[in-house]
Amino acid sequence: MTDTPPPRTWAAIRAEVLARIRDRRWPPGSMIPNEADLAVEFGCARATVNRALRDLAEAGVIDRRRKAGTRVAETPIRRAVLSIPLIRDEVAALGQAYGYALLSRAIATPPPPVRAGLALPPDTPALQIRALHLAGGSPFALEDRWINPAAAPGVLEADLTALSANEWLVRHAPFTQGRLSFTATAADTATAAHLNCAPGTALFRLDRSTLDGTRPVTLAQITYRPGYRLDMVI
Amino acid sequence: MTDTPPPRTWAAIRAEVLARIRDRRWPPGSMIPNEADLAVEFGCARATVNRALRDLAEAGVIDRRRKAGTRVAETPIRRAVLSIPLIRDEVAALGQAYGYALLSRAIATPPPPVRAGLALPPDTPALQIRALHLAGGSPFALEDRWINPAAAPGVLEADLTALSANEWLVRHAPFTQGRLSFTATAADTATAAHLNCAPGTALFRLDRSTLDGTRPVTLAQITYRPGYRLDMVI
DNA sequence: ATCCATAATATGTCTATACATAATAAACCC
DNA sequence: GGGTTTATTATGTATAGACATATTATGGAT
Repeated sequence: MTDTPPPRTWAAIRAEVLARIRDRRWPPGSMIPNEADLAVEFGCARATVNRALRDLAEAGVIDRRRKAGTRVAETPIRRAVLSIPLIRDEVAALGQAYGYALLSRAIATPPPPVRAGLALPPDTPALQIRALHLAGGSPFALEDRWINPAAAPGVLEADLTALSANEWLVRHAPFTQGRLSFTATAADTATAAHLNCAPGTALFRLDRSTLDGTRPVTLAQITYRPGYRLDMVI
Repeated sequence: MTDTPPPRTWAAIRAEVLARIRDRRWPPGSMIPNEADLAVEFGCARATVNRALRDLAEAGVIDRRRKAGTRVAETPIRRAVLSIPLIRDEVAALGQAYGYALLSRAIATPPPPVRAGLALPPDTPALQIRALHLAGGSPFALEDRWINPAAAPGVLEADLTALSANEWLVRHAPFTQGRLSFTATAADTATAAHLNCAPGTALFRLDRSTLDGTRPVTLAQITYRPGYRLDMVI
């Protein structure tokens, strides 16, 4: 049984630092040595230590401040990453055939909350899309979406019967920021009918808004079928 | 109107590359110039370009492969990052007073699904905690947790009447990985009573499992009060 | 003692160079 | 032609050195 070689790569250094945090040699809230000292200890350049510590800081494991130094976070794990797939890919990952049906398409004046969310002037029409996503022929998610035509040029001419509005937007309308909001809601009668469940069933809902700079592009409300789970890894 | 100075910092280069992707100069799926060429164009070192592009790759905006080069992602969907606060901090962020009440504490043989989740041998007792988190005196979230005592030494002696089990574990039991799962569920009668709502109400639920290496530490089920929203930023 | 300018310090970034690694393209052999 | 080895290439990483920046500590003036 040979000794493992001393850590030299930034990933090895990150692993070593993480190990010291996890086994409480460097307990939560404590300071850790500065980059220069660690570089000497590990026999590497300071930039390599910096790379490792920066990565841990992004993960929320440590807090770093200039001059003040680096300390172990009080709550060592704080961030989970969710990669948001297209519903098509989500269904494919379940091993089921994906289907899509456009339920309705209308140009209408949105209700006040949507109008506010899209930052539209009063009495400005927007595009409303209602669609159903299917998995193996069964309802998977119901989509209710409003699109700001000014922020998505070409969307009024787009054929959204075959390609979902989400996929069209992803490919044609750039966006810089977005907000996601998850809630649980009771199925109303219309939603229940589409998702093939009883009214009042508890459903998982995702509200998504995307912006291009400061201009809202679209507001989408995705209501998933009963029993849907959203999984994340820390 | 003066020209903006050429990008020199990695953040400025990242912004410039992102701008070219957004305005379709570099459309989805297309290759972008290699690092060396970009370094010449921007008048900086290759390492600086690398830093910018690595950041965009982490965000999912571009795909990079050695030798093959860098191309704009087909679906420039960025990953969403969820920072998971302690419920105490979550309530404090709402500007409300946090409260905590231990409902029950028992050492019992867990039901089969929990036993499987904790990877316990049959007929092995575990610690079960039920607790209520309060915001401004009203119920905020109901916690139902099982803890593997072997993975959390000292937990059997810990006083969990004042400090929540989650906070105790965060400070005393290291863990390396975790899984989160979000669902919508209908309130059963006991949950409804604790959360002060009607049975059947749609509630947002978080199931969390944490591991120390390969050894499960705890399984927690947090059921939030009606109307709870989980927000994330892309 | 309080306030303000200044020094000290740890992290943050940039540079130039070198080598490592993975993946493709080319050359080669049979 | 098919399959295998070899070269090429773009990204990935490491290095020493330098300067930038934010923040704290210090010292001086009032």
